[in-house]
Amino acid sequence: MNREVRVRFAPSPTGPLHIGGVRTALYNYLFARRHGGKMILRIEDTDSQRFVPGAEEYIIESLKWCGIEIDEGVGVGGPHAPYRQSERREIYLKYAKQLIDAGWAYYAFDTPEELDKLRNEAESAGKTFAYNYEVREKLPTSLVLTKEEVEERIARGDQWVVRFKMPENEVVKMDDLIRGHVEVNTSTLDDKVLYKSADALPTYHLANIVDDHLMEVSHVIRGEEWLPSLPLHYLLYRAFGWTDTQPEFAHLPLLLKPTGSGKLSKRDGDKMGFPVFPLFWTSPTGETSRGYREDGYLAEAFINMLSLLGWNPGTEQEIFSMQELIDAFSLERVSKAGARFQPDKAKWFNAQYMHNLSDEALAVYMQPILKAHGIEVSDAVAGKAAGIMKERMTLTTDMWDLTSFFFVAPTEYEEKLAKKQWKGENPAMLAELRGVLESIEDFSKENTENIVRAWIETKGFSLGQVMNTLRLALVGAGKGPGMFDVTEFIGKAECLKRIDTIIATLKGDSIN
RNA sequence: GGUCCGUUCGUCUAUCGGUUAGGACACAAGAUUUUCAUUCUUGAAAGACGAGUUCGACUCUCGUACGGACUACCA
Repeated sequence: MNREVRVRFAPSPTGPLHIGGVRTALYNYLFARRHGGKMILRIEDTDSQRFVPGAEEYIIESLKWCGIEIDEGVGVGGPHAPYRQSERREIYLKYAKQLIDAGWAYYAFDTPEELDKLRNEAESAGKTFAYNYEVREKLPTSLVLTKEEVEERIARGDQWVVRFKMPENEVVKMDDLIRGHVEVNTSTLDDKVLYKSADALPTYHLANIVDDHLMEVSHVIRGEEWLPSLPLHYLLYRAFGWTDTQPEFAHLPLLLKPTGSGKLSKRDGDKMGFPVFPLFWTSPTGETSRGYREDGYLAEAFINMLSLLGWNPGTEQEIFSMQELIDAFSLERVSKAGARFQPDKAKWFNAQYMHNLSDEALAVYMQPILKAHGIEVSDAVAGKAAGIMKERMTLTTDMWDLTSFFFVAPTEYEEKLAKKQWKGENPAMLAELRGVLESIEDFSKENTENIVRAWIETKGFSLGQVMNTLRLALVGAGKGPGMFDVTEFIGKAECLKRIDTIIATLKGDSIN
């Protein structure tokens, strides 16, 4: 069967999008683009209890930042609109009833409280309660009540749910694009709720199958946590008579904690100092979570890093643009085992991308930082400063520390360096160097360097002695690029001024 | 507990029966250097365990152990 590739990313707006979710979205997107298909964004807000205001907007902004484009869905519309399940609520009841009529589902009238009680009883008896073939005919369901009783209960406003009538002792044979063939006996499964009258909404299982069918989804690429419900989903397709257009499934390995056991959570990030969300987030209760974007990561690096967590191209290439990822991606090369998230590697990827940025691109990140420090310069100047220092950058948040001396004269001198350099003949030497610098017409990096080096040679100073003393004067600390990058950038007047300042501040004498 | 999935250096991974088991991050040493970095070179570092199939197994099968997910009127 050769049909159009249509995939969907279907998050639930219960909070900020976790990086595991971003990776799922990414793989869906790569797969869609690789096969010339469509990427759908569907919002699965069928749990009115857990709905969080702002989460949907957050998801959309996150995908946009990541460069994951949506072809169809919430925010962009499309032929199967609406794409928000809460706006499709009237669709689902019809399908639930269709299943009941066909004998694949039934009404159940027990309350959540009654079920909790049954669970507790079973637990204290050392057993696990399962709502399945063994108990469904002992409970108030349409399987045992008469048609009149059922209608009467519904009419008088009793709460009810529709449950799937899981067949007994049947082996469901499934195929997963990543995991291969999987078989499960239905007797180990329970009768899942498909629809709840309390809020007139379907549960995930029903909504998911109905919408994937209606939206003509060809491939379901989702997290491994869904593998246990795959048999139910297979059975639902069969119950609806949709097996011929049933999508193919691919269950992605989970993202695990950097250390210890379990899947990656927000707590891990807080504890170990890395974000687990793409963007900064403030919950309605005021709780905040850091994000990759605000922590100084480039979207391209973030995506590159995520792409390789659970997938690899089979070559030794590690740096990939989005287009290269699209060209190289295949589900066959997704690994089966969960991948531990590695914060260090995320930083390494970001550093690689920072090192390769042009001055123009750097200026884009640099300007807001400069403005925040009250500095107004052209993009060219901002880009040049960042460009000189980019080899040392890991995150965009490093930029100010690395370049501030280009824009601001030192107000104090690092003690360790001052102690080491501001002694002996150095203060006098610097005063003499000031004269040399003052006499230079062409203050370009190369020319200044030639002249100063020649002077050093004739005077018999050591290069380190002169340069480090000059560094103390111009930068104030043991950091920065080559000194002639600094002299050229800040210019002659500023150089002389900073030398005058240090001589006036630390006095012309040595301080040891 | 039950069901399902998984298991190669500390971590991410390559290997699709025959390799000195390769790469990357992190780590260590060295080189370069006017500071700090960058960069380069080198090093240490792995097939969970036990059976079987086979001339030959990291690779196939089974078992064990360990890890994970699921087990809601949540997704």
